[in-house]
Amino acid sequence: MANMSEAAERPDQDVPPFRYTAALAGDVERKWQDYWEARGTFRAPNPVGELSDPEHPRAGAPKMYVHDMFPYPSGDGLHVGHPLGYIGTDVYTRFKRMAGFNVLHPMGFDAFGLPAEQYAVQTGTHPRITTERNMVRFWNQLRRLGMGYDERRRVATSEPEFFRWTQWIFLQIFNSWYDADAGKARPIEDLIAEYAAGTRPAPGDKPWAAMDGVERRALLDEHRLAYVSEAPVNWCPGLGTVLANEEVTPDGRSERGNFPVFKRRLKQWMMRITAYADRLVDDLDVLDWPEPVKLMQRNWIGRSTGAHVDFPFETAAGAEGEITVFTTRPDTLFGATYMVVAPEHPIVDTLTAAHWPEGTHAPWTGGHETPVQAVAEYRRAAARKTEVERAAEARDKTGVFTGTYAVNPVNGARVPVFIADYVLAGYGTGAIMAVPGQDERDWEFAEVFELPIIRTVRPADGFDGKAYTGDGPAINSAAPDRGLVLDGLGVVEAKSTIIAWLEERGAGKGATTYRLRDWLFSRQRYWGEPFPIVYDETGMPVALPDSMLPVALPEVDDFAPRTFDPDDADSNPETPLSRAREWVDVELDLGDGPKRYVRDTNTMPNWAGSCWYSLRYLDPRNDKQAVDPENEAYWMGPRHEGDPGGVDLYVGGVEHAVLHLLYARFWHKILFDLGHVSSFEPYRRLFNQGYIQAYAFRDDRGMVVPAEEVEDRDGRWFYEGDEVFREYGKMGKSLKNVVTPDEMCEAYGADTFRVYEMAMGPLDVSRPWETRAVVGAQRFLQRVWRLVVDEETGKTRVAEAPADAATKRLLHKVIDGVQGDLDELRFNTGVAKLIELTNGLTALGGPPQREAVEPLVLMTAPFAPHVAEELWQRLGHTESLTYETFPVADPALLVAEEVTYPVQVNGKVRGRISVSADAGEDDVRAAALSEVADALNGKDPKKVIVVKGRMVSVVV
RNA sequence: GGGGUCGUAGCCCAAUUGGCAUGAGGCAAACGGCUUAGGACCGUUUCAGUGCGGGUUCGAGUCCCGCCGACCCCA
Repeated sequence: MANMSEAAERPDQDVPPFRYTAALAGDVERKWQDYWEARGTFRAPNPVGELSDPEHPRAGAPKMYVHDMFPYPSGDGLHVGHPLGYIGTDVYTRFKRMAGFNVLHPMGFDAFGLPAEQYAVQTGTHPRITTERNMVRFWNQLRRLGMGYDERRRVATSEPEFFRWTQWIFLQIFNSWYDADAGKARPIEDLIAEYAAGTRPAPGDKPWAAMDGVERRALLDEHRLAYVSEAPVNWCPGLGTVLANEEVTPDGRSERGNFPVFKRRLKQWMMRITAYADRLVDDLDVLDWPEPVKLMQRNWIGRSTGAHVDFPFETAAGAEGEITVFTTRPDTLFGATYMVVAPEHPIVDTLTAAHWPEGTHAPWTGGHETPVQAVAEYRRAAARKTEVERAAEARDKTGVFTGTYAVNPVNGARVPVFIADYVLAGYGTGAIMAVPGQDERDWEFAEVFELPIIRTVRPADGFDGKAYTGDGPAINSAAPDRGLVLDGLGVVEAKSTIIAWLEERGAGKGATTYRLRDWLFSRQRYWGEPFPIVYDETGMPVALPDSMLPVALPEVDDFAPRTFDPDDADSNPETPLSRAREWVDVELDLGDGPKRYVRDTNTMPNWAGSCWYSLRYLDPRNDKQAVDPENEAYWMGPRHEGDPGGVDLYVGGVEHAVLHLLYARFWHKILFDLGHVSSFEPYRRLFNQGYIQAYAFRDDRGMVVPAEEVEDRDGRWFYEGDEVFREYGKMGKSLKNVVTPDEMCEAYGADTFRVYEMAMGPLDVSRPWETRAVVGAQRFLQRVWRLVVDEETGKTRVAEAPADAATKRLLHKVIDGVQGDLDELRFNTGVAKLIELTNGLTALGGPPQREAVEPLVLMTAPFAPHVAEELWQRLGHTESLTYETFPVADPALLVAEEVTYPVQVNGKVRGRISVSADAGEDDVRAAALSEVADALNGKDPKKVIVVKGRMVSVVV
């Protein structure tokens, strides 16, 4: 303690007056931030509209569109982990600007969201107030880091000017249908026209012409890409809202709040993303994305090919029908020894017999007197579990027999039909044929219920497991009297043979299914986009015309949806908007004269705005269109045939690998189909930045102690004298390990902070934060500063004489390397090379040559823009270096005069030779052999390998 | 359980994609210089043979196989 106060009392009296300290860095940084803002330095010109500017130095230049995943402006502000990607894109775009591109680098806010609403519920403060306050704070934090954003393009999804177009896009989707023949979305008017003209017959018995208005609307509503559905959804009483599948955890609880989630049939908005499943899978191939992300999307969509097969049945009561199943293994049909239908399947009522058939196996009954009782009891139990619980508990096989048998179409065998909760109503057809011989879950079920098991694929030699899922020749799979023999065929051949047979017999059909479901698009919340939809007396949705957009949120007293006992599965959603009665009940003239309507009281999910914000950045002030097509074509349009177009570089965390990126691709494709955009993918190139995490410390009671005050003593840690224990995790209040960029700017300066974050490792790798290592970045900038500025006098010290040959060589090697590193986002190695050059110039002693130090300053600029601008100015330049040309390496100086070859004998380095760079291979070989003559010991080399410019390898 | 990513000095990371680990760079540590002193100065030094075991190759941190460990996605 004594030392600390002593240090505090003694100012840095001997620090030279013009040293690059945190205080000086702060002055420089404020100066240049003001300069950039006053001049609009980072504004990028559009081809047309309000933001066009033919005078701009980059107008008409090749374009480069880069942005980060925009943040939700939380009340906690930024910690040092957040800006990692932001700094990365800022470095990259500053470099690209210097390399001659017209660079668009915007930033905005994903401003609708739950925290502001929850805060509003607690305090009564309107979410808009909190959100705006937080956005100002975020923006100031980003400004302090020197981000080169085009500030005119800052958007927030919660602003009416923005969500007016979110609503417009919703209406585009609502007013479209997917034409499966054309493979694309088309306006609903086209469908109406085709029905009216009779070129497309209306499905069902009734012709279009015979339908009344309500029937026609009902038919059209079934085809819209956004539709209201009464489907099983995830109802979370504790939150008072429904949730998307993705927002439910594996143990069947809400991701937010950890409340139980129940399957309920409720009326909700859905988006027909399944119509795009194939294109969403196929187009991944043309994207420059990390493979793991592509794989996650493929798995999420889960395309599988197989067949639908119909199993006819007749119940004891005389009802006849068919149970349709989907299977990826139609080749195993001969091994289908029983069937399972999901407990909720509507056909269960028909299938359930009044009495157990003669001789029913006791375990099948569940101990009940009748199938009716058994089924009712089983259904009750299943309804209490979530879908995810059911899948998770599926290892304990349960189920009951319905009392009905179906007929296997390939061999006429009678197969018992069960209900069991390992089959989910929403998956496939909600019914399966069970093939225990080739399916593990079916095998387990068959063991529990003592059902027959027939192998129809011969297992590989040495296989001693139960179900065999591998490839092999078909066995026990022949019905010659029916013209079907699969025996001996491999899985693939057997599949195509049986599908052909099924189709010919009308007993089934080849089919492709998807794991992907339609997207549940409504939430019972306040702080989100209202739907531009009203309902008339029919209860059917009516789109509002463009002229009535935006539909603004009503002012309400209570922002919370009504919540319920978290376990009350029978409760019903009651939305915050539904309580604003005067807003909900409106009189509008929608073309039929003034009529009463009821507004939709849901709001859109948080993903809506982020589905298309990349487009709005392009034309943020356009009040006629979401984006002018000309601006979209310039910034995002395809560059050649087959090119998807899209943002040139999109940087964000891998946690958005599926949801956000899948939804955004889906919306973008709809807009493409409808002709609103020229790109068919939103993000041409995706990059996942890593996370910066931090150590946290707990004492022996398990209490978290402030990480900042922990002392490191030889690998053990102490807090107030007591040993504490280290763990590693996200930065956050609860772990008391938050470090903010503001603290770093205060203690070191923004440039130092930027350089440190870029230098500490590759952008895509997660790493621990270490404040004490930041000083290394500061020392580097201090040395660069000292090269140009005399620390005692503040005068610029630079020599005009030419640099010596070695310095030139080093300089151009570094230029070449840094250029490549920046192009490939290898910022860590780029910084290392700049440090190498700086150390080289420092070691020369006296003032550095201008021809060496100016390129150094320019190359440092993307990383540390403020200090670079300051040095550039002190070197005598009057303009910002933002649009200076990035240094270009002289190829002549990249070629070494001499090359040193290591010489290996049998893989071990035995000597080195130095030859001129243009020496021929024979000369190198001769020199190498004489160098290692001793090691060869007179033996003749069996083989000599000369790798030009690399090494020589001798084999004896 | 299935799929994926990754293991290099005390720590963060390089290694031209199969070609020299006398490690590019940084932190920490130690020593020296300047200094009354200190270090956010200058310089020097110490520290690994690449998680483990096989294989392919003239040559493996890099490719293949099997383990161990960490993280992510899906169950």
